[in-house]
Amino acid sequence: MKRSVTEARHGQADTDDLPRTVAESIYQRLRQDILWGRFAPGSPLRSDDLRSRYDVGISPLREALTRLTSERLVTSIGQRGFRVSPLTAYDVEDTARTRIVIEGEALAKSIEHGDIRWETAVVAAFHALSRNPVPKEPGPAIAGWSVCHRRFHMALLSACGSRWQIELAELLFDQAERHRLLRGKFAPAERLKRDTAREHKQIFDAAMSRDVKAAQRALEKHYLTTAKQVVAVLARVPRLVHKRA
Amino acid sequence: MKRSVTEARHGQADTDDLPRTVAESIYQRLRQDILWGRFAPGSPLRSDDLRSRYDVGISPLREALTRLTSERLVTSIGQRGFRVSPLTAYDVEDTARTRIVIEGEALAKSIEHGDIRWETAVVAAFHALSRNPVPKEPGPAIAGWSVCHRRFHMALLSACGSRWQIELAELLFDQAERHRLLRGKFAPAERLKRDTAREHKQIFDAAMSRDVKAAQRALEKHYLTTAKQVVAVLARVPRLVHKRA
DNA sequence: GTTTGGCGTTTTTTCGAAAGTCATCTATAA
DNA sequence: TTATAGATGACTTTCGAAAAAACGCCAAAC
Repeated sequence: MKRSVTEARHGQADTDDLPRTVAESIYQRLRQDILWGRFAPGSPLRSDDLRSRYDVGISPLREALTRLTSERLVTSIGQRGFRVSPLTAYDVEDTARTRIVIEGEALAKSIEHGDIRWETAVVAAFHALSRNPVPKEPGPAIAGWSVCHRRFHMALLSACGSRWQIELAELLFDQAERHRLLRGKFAPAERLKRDTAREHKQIFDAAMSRDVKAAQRALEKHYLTTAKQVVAVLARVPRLVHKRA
Repeated sequence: MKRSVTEARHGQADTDDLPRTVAESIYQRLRQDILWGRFAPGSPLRSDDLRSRYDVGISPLREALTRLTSERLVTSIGQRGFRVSPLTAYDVEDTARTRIVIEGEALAKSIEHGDIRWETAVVAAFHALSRNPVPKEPGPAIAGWSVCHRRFHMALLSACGSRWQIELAELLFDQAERHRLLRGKFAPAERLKRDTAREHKQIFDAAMSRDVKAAQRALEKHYLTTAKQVVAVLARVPRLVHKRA
């Protein structure tokens, strides 16, 4: 089930994916910067700016941008370059809906087929997440939590037996991560109105007691609540939904 | 709902996506050639070979390959170049399973929410598909049928309201297309053992009579049957699952 | 007043060469 | 014989500049 160090597909950075090429590392940095909102949604990504910002040539830059375009974090228009994908309330809601479909199924299969190793991995991931305080605002501090958060959600699905479903879940996780982080950046207070840890515990408990329906319900609620909050922030911060930065 | 001509995302070629850049057109050609099995699964894609084959420079070539890698039609290993993704029975089955999850849900939503325009589009697509004979073997002749086939399946989902689900369905459709075409290439007889037109009609009828469960069942059976046939061919033609070509 | 057509400027896209990496083969030493 | 080190060749990746396309501005025409 594990991927070797060398056979690093485009897919996702698992644990040990140290970048072997400039294109790879620039891809990760650019992606991080978009996810964390260092470029606003809709802002243009001009090659010369990026070239001096990251101190690389054009070729690996374009390669990174092309990859990000496939992941829909970046939008490209024929001879008119790249920009950070704009963000609409519809995108946020649609992402949540689609995650619920895919992860709902994958979670069910995981709960049905998961063995002791799976349980152990989920317990470990949940523990790490619980001990990691939810940070108040974006920045380097959030990186640690983000990793734990991702690991927890992915651990839940890891026994589903479907590689495609896992990869699509990862793809959508990143979309949602951008949404979350923009909420955090523009409305840090919003986050506090909510007990994320409790929501995670509900999912965890249901999964561990092998209650498929309850786990799906808890997961669905978790995602819909986040989406609702993000949409509310979007409505209050209109510049997020427009083009220029 | 419609995308304008200029705002051509990476996503998919809808109707009018005429290539504006070399990278775009090389992407489409390369993709076609992989889908149609002109490069065997696992065979290396060397830049110089491709450069002379398609008569383009390296930059647009790499861009196309990078895109195809994101779509998992191509696999890349850092510093060791690109190759056509190998194909395993697991991939074929997993693709089918995942399609069933995503399209099952999208089809249900389409049937629930689809209005007259949706019905009309589905009827039109089904008619076009019915009038197009299923070709005996791959080659230019199959292109027309493939387009109709794709249009029909996508029309079914078009009223689901979820852009993500539609795009993921398209992504997986192309995976399955590669599987189908390899079956056709190595075991043309297999295709004849089966009444594809009848399967499509069953899906169509169920959808038009707004019977969600029946439509889902028919769709599921359609995909599983194809997958089973492809897996059988894979077992009989072992060179398809290995690396070199 | 609105549209049309030049014409620099800015930006993207593409090219071919240079630099870098990996795999293989051979020579040498243990 | 087996293992190690170095050299060779094939191929990938990266760079910077040239080519191509879009943009913005301003004047002329309708």
